[in-house]
Amino acid sequence: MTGQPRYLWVAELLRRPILNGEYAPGTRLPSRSRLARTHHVSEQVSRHALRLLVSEGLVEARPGSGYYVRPVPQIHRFSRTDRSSGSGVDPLDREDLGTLTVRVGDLVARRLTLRDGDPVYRTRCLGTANGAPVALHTAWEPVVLTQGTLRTPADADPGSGVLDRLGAAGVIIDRVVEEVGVRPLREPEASLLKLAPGRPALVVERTHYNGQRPVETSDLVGSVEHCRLLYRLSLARPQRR
Amino acid sequence: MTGQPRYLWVAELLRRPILNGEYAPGTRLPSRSRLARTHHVSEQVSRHALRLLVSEGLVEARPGSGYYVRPVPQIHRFSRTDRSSGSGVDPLDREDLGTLTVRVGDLVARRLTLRDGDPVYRTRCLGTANGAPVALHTAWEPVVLTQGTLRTPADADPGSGVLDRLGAAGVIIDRVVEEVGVRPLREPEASLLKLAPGRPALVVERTHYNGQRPVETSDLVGSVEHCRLLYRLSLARPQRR
DNA sequence: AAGTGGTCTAGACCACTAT
DNA sequence: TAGTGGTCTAGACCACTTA
Repeated sequence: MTGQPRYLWVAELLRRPILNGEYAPGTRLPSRSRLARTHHVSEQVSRHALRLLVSEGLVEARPGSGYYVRPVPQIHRFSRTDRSSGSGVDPLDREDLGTLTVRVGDLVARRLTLRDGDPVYRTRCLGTANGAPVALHTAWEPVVLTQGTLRTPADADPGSGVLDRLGAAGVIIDRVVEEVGVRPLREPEASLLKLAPGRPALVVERTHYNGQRPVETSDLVGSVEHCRLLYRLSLARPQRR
Repeated sequence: MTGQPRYLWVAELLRRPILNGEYAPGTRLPSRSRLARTHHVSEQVSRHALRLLVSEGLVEARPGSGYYVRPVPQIHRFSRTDRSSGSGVDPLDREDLGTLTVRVGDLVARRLTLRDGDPVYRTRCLGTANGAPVALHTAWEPVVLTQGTLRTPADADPGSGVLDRLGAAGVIIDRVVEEVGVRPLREPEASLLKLAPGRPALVVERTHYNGQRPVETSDLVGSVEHCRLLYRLSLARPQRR
């Protein structure tokens, strides 16, 4: 009872039955004042414990109502294989946010081996499920690639994939590199996804290549709770040695 | 000034210069009491703001000393391609934690299409950099696959990959499926990685297949700050339609 | 009207670090 | 020894939900 802070002790008392499935999702937890009374701690301690569980994603706070065991979130799997590469938000409903011509920033410039400030098309698209935003796809593509054709991101059918669109423009995509990580949400993303800035998000930085030349790059930003990535790889070559 | 809670306002005052690079990594921030005085808020508010920045990974608290802008963490990239599949912690130093024979739990049983309670080898391995743990790899493999041979995970050289080891035992791995997500750390993992339980971690659930038969599955659990996954896929087939 | 979560104040003690 | 972060107490007001 000594080394352990009390709010961790209270949190563990609640965490155990939640993880064991003894509290069904949707169950209302004791209120912070009731928790404080029954466990003989101050209200700040019970509050701290509950906020911890909220930050862990186990519990949801409904102001004015109570703390509830979170329903198991619906998980959306973004499928990747070595033979397809569609739009960024495949299993979801898409809400297209349009295409702009912008000057490329230095981070994206590096990914496309462009000069800082070169013009690119930036295309945004929101993946939603039951009307709720789940993932945000932002793609950048050099203007010079398709300028003057009807295959620019702005002109083409927004539902068509990059591979088809650029393929029709004579640019064959034969390689894709995806870098997966987690980072806090920044501002334009957070409000589009209706999440708080600073919350962690799963991020896929994907770059399509024609040989050694990068021709399109995009960020897929998805809420950590709802998004998973599924990579199906065939190990074609038999093992040597 | 009205709708916005004050601790968010204080946090934003500090977050901006950190993200803009105006505070160099390692810079000490004003202490919580100094922050409270200079911004005319209570100490709880400055504390709340600082804890928020800590939870976002921007700031590090050193008890007794102060709050410091976090040094940019060294990032380790776990490389995946469609022609290789080594041990789980490739770019790191490995610390082998041994192999046990255990009865499989239901989650892993499902991944290996075993019955709940069937015997499996469980092999653990810690990936470290500069002595600090970065990622934990836990692999499960049905005992029946290699029983009686010298190709069990317990007998073989721990440095050898699954593909080579099982290949030598006559089991050809030709497919791998990886599911990537983020979830809170659970207990045995958290202490091995020297992180707090409940903190989010990047998780790769990888399953190796021989045709339709899963022959080995593993979890790669890495700290969100230090780990990234790099998938290099070649889109061999030209596009049709 | 009562209860709830979100926020806030004004204190306090401890173990630790820095000097 | 002074300052620091971590934890804790005992209050309080507000907007909101619930009944």
